[in-house]
Amino acid sequence: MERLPRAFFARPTLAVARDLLGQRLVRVLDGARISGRIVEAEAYVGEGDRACHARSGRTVRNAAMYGPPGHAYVYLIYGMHYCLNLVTEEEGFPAAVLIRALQPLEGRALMQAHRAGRPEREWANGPGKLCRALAIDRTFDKADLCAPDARLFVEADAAIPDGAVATGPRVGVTGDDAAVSAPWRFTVR
DNA sequence: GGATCGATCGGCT
DNA sequence: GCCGATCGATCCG
Repeated sequence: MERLPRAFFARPTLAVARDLLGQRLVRVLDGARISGRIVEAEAYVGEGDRACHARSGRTVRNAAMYGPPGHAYVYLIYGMHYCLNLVTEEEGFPAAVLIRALQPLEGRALMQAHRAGRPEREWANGPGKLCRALAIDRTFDKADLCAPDARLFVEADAAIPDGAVATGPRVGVTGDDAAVSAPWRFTVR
């Protein structure tokens, strides 16, 4: 399968988030592939987006979002979970897609081991869970998904027809202004 | 320098 | 359904 090129990420974030559905997120760990189909993603777009980590400008933590597209932005949340984002749009404009859920494909034994005895449907059905399942941590922050030797990247897989895509407000985002409650969450039905 | 709290998860009631 | 874990970036004084 073909790896998604940087040009795929260098587009409007909403389009990237929607088009990531059905694609395959691949983690190479000690030569083995662990992968899953992306089935849920959310867009975070620019300093004007009240829910975006870049809402207060550039900081050490969110620097990756200001970098070139096709890189990872990984951060620690609640002191114990990592969340994986894929940086979009042109360099200098802070935007990214949060990967919220995967359907397990390859490397299932490794995923299961990383998820300690939990049932398969709970291996990667949340942003913190999928990072554990794929062994993604802070060291992947700013990693280039388009580098030839990348250990984390996205491969073109199944295209999801519009009829199978659902949208809604982003999870865990509070506030009543229209921009914050915009339907920037994309899921596969 | 210190208090606050988050794009979450899992265990317990 | 609710709540505690756990920590570092951010913000305020």
